[in-house]
Amino acid sequence: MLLIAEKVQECDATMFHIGIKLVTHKKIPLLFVPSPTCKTEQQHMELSKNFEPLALEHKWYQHWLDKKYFNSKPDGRPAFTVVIPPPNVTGVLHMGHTLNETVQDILVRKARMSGFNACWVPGSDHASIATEAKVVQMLKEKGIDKNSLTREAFLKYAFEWKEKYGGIIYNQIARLGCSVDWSRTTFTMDDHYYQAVLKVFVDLYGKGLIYRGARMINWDVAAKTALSDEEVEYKDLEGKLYYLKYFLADANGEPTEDFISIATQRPETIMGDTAICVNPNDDRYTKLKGGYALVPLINRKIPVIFDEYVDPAFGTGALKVTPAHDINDYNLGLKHSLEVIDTLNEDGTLSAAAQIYVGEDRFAARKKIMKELEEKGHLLKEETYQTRLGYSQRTGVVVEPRISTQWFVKMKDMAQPALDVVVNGDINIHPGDKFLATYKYWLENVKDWCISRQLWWGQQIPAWYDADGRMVVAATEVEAYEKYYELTGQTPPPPGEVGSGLLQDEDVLDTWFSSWLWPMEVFNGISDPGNDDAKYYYPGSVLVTGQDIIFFWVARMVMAGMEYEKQIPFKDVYFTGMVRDKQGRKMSKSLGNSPDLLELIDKYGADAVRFGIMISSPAGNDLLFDEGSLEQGRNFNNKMWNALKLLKMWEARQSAIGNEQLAVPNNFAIAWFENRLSEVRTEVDSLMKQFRLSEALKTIYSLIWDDFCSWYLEWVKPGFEQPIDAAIYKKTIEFFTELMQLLHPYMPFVTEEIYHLLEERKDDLCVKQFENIVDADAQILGKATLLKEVITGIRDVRNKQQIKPKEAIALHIQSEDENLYDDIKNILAKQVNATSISFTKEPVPGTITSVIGKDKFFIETEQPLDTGMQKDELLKELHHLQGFLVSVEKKLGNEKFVQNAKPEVLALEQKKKADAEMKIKIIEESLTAL
RNA sequence: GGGAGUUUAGCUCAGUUGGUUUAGAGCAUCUGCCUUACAAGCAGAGGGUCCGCGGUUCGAACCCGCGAACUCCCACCA
Repeated sequence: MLLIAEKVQECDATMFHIGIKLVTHKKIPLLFVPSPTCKTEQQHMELSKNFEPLALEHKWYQHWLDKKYFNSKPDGRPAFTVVIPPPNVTGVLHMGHTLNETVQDILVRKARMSGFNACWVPGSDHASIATEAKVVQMLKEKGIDKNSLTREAFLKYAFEWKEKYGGIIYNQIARLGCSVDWSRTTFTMDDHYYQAVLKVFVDLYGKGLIYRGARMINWDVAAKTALSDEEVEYKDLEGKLYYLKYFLADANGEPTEDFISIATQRPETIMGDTAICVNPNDDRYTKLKGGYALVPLINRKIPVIFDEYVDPAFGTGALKVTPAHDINDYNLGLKHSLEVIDTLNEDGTLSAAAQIYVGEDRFAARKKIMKELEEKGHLLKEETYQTRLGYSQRTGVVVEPRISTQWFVKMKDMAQPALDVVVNGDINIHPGDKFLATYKYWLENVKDWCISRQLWWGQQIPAWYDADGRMVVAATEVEAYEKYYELTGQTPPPPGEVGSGLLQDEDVLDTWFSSWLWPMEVFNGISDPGNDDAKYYYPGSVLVTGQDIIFFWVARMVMAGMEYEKQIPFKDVYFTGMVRDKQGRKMSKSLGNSPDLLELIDKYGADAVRFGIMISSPAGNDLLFDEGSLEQGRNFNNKMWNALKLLKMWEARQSAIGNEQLAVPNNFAIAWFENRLSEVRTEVDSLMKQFRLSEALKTIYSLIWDDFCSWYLEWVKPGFEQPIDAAIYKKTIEFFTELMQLLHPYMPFVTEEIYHLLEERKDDLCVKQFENIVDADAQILGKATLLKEVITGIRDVRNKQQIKPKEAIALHIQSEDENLYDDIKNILAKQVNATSISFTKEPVPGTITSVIGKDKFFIETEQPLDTGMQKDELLKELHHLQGFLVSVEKKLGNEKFVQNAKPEVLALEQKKKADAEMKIKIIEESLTAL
């Protein structure tokens, strides 16, 4: 006890930080010394009152690393490959990650213990937008404006930032006990990874799958920068809808008396109008075919076009088309070859193209334009209108939609194979088909993927332009010049000299354009195709991730895998749910409801955290995080710890200690537990194969707590200060060992510790291979169930009759099969505190009667009987049985049921009836006797 | 607006092609226990209009229809 307590004192969180930080450098100093196989220390150590996780978590993690158990190299065994969904390099692990990593570790550890060469690759994602935003913020706090820096200077800051904060997540992964191969740690901006991303870009461009096109982006007029969708916050508010008269033009372009009315929220954009669009099926407008209208205030002539895109029921059924300021309008413009007139400057003021109010702010201009429209008789009416406006998260200004040139990946051809492999079952999505529909829907309706981002942190797009806008795409600058000279027919400069005149695209690639290569490139599968690792480890076994990135990431990894390896990237996909707080709210920083993982581990221990998050985590469903379940995990640790203490007490108190083989006495407890263990192992295996990890854990939890601790240990427990049979003791150690092995994937630390404390061992539980499962004997299991029912039933009677636990009873059994009790009599007597058990052919007067199964039990006590209460109990039971019997008889009396039901169902109902009738008879007899 | 999902005990969830004793577990609750491994424990117990209505069926928590509530994703429209 002292030993452990002392070590806990000196083992604070900082120490772990230091220890694990060095992990990323692939060399870990041994900070915590006790050798796990040091027998003398452990054997003579008094075990602490409660389980103390902190010190030994570090000890064992260090030990596993020292033994290189997590390091994987290709060998003759089958591979079990898992690639971690790389967390953002700047972040900390939130509870969602904790769930993901725990699930992966359980699968990986289980595989490692089942004959697989398990390889779990850790890493992190450069997360372009999220990280750049953080670095910009950090610089701002230092008083540095990003716009004042060169690209190179900014990237230097960004890499410094990454070095400083990137290790945090690795530490957290280690503290959770994750069995990742640290020597394979990969970052999505590692050199080889960067090259791989460019290689794929160049390749897809060459195949015609990457193109440049227009896209509406969110423009921040204050910061003069593009925003990602994530950086736009929408607010619902009341807007105004203005109904304007657009006068129609005659053949000479002169205004007529006729007009068409148009509804708009943004009158300041009318100068960018290049058409009026109406639905071809809208009778009101058919006469306008081939006609023209005039843009108010500037009187520019624009055509009336017809397109089914327009909803005749909305507004006036006529739409002004402003291709520069609305993506739908832009597409209409493309379709109908309309001119694009951009009437706004980068800073949100009106541009020269607007002709009027040039240089004025968009909102000031709106007011003036409305005034002028009203004065000139263009305003028909105003309407309030519920609308949503986007605001910049960074500057708070209203976001301006803006057309810009971006890079796109054509998705349609790549989507088909990715759809096929999931539909035909090559890739299995868990749980069930819940997400299959979503996956299918998205791929069937897939849109081209915009992969350029107006940022600096990320892989810079490998496209080069000359002053005339001519472009080449190449992985390196040198290659770019080669291609350029080839393209233009210019003479290349002499060897050794770089050309000039080309500028690289300023933008970087979307983060997902690097992460979609993750399952391949962590093994250098793109940068060095066909290498030994890639051949051995690809395709992976399982991908564990959140359902929220099914499109962003999962579907695209499948596409990339099919494109570059002609193979699926993983065989199974397991989607975890979202972690919410107790009230069902999303965990977020602003709500402050996201707990700190390291604090939780410090408070409860890593095993308890893993337990807590898994026990309430049905596959694919959201998980309501409640610290109560961590407490349950901590209590579970304690329970096992105390069972260990009990065994340590027995260890010193063995009788008949022989050296060699010990004959196990004919002991029902042992026979039962052996079979129970087989039964549960089969069950757990099947559950885990179906990825029902939460249920498997519940099953193991109940096996250990209920079956092993509450039943088995009590059954074999010797009397006070009595010795235990050495053979039974040995068997019990074996059982406990097997239980620890079964639980190890879920709770690695406590199980490894107990494994070594139970006996002196040369090996470690972490890599101990599971034995084959033998079939369980159903008869023994059935008998144990009966025994438990009898014990519980008699204890219930004792409780209800308020017989004190210490007060012994005498038990009389009336049974048609007395032999049944031969090998369980002693256990029964001990468990219900009976001094004697005898058999009887008829009711014993002056006793309490209880009917359990087919047998009657007469409980004899020294205490006076409460016959009234006993009668009530029996009547209650009788009532229930009679009700039940009625329902069964009703069923059996139904001719159609008898005709249609399957024979086994019919037989079952008949058995139910017979059983109920017999029990009723027994109870009625007992009542008479009272 | 389009799509997907959820609804079973106070809470979180199981319930596997419709029939295994008039619905199961964990947590919480209640009762009794300071029983020499464990009070972070032990022994028991109580607790349900299976969201509502209708239908199919001999039989429905499960299948079908209508409705309600909640959640998520996608698209956002003059």
